[in-house]
Amino acid sequence: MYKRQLEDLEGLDWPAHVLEIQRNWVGRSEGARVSFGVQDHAEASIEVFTTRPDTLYGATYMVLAPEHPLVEVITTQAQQAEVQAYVKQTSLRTERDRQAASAEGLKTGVDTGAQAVHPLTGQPIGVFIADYVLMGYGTGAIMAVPAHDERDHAFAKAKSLPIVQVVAPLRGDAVDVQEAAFVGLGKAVNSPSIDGLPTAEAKAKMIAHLVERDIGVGTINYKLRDWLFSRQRYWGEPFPLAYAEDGTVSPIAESDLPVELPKVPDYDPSEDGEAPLARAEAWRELPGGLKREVNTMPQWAGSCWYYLRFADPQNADVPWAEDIERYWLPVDLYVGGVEHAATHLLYSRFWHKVLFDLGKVHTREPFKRLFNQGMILGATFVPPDKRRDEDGKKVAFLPDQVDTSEDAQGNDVYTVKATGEKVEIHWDKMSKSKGNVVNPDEVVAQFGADAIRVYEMFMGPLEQSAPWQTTGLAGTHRFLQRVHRLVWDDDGNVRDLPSGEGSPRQRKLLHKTISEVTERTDRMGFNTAIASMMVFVRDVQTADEPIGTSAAEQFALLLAPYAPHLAEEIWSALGHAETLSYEPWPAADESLLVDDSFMLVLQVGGKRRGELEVPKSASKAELEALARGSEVVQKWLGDKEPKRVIVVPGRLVNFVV
RNA sequence: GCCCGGGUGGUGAAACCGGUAGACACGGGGGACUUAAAAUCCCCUUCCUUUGGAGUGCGGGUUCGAGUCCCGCCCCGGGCACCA
Repeated sequence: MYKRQLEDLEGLDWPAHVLEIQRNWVGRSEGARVSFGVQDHAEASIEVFTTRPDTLYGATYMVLAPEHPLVEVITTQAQQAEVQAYVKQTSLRTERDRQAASAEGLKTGVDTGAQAVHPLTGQPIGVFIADYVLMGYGTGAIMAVPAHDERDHAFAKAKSLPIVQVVAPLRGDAVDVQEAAFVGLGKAVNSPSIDGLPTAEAKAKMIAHLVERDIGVGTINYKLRDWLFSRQRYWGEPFPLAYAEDGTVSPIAESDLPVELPKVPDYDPSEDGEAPLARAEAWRELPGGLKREVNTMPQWAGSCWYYLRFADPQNADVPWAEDIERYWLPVDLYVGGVEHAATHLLYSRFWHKVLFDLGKVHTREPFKRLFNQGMILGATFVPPDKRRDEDGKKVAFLPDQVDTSEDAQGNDVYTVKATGEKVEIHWDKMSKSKGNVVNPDEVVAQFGADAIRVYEMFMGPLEQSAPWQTTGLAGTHRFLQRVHRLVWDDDGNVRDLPSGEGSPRQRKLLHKTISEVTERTDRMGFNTAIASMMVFVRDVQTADEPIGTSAAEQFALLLAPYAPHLAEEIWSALGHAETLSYEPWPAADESLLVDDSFMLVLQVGGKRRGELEVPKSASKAELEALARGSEVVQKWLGDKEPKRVIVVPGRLVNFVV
């Protein structure tokens, strides 16, 4: 499953960095598993995972995670107390604590007193426990090679353990592994069976050797991020589970499903700290002394498969019908934020694969194409010294506390109204705690839902984060008002518009606009699609030729995805009783898209010196002749003969001098 | 530390396959209309020492021609991180 989780990423049309994040999380690593015996415990063996089997001869001690089951078994009498204390201490520290301390290179741990047996040399080596080894990864135990691993090196230094070099650089100076670990690739040394081999070959030969002697095996290790599937809050699907007095768990009978959320007096945790559902006491009690589980599922319980239910939302018998799944799935385009790259998207893919194996869905992957839209950023203003207040919070001001002006160079300058202090503008993800949020309800009330929608699409490429600027919104609002005035007069009456697509000039522009908006919408270049509509509107309005009815209809259809309310209003004003939603998308008349002339750029010596309107049908030779004859070229070329002439039809002529 | 993005006017940005850098907007300046204002409309708006020159983070390179391609840096944003 892990393997497929990784391999199936290949065929997906997803942003590269999301694929990268997923690969990180699946965390494939190649290496070997090796068994170490333990002295005086013939029954026990310590399994380790290593990506560097070639360094096996350099293993001078071993480390178990404090939670490792063998810790109890092998710890010697003399070390019992110390080991137990350490295990207890780590269990009390939070994950965050453990990682923060380690980030500073601090390595703690204690000796179990036990001796492991090196599988190749037969030498005894010490066994420690330390919290830098994680129970959740690999086997929860490592062979420590302090000469070639920084973490092991730090630990060995702290505990004065031997450091033995088994890899040397291929070229360059010798390294001193007593000083610092050498983690790079090189050639094996001090390793009888593989001496002199470069790392890659040394690994392969060592694995073969381990297999032969039956003490290890080559393996590939994966991990899947552990995501807690239980929450102590009200809003979430209840688990269909019940507990008996003795703690045994049983499922709720299928006939009693689904388990619905009960009414509770309030949504806070119960007095004795149990989840909110514990407050629904009557609901909790079941016949036979059984008690319901009161934790609920997390949000992602639903997000892992909601796209399937969305295909068949009214079905009361099954989650989704097979033929409907076959018709709608997989999801063609999934627009969502990058914040879901590691968790939601990893787990919904995982569930989908389980469903695929069960034959419940017909594709291996749920989302064919993924698109990450950017965030809208909000402004805060910070003093240049980035000072903090008494509570240690960064000092920041909000837009309404700040004046904007321009300096002599035209750069924006921000000053705090109350104090006159100069501050710098800072764009961040909008968040309540920062206070840099914009309330969409207020914006909608002032400018309308269409204006905010168009503005958000106009701000820049969809995948890019962009700063929220209310003045920019006013601009799109003005655009929509201009559109409105094409169809209604100042008194709010629908204009008496001529039929058809307007003058030949207007008609040509209309079809150019249809073509551009279609192409740009298609490749999600929404900001440029809007720009193209702006050009159309400005031109029609400036030319003072009223827009033709048919042109207005087609324009309304183009506008509909961007400003649906206004588009429907126009559609209705033009005499349609039904919504435009079921109308076909307008088609551009290709014959109107071609011009019979174009502006030829004239270059001399690679520099643009002028332009010339020329017929589109002109041949290369004709273009050169036309360019050569032009005044600008005459002037810049003088009596020199160009070394070469580059003619790019439809674009330019360049005289190389 | 490793891995991804990204640096273009005062601001958000555009530029398809290497072919007019700055479309479309915001802001600013000027004008028209108005008793006046708002609204609306029009013009100008990269910079400079202007017969012209420079310019897409910096330094090189390839090319007739580079925002776009190549090499080396700098800066910003994001992700991951005792993963053995």
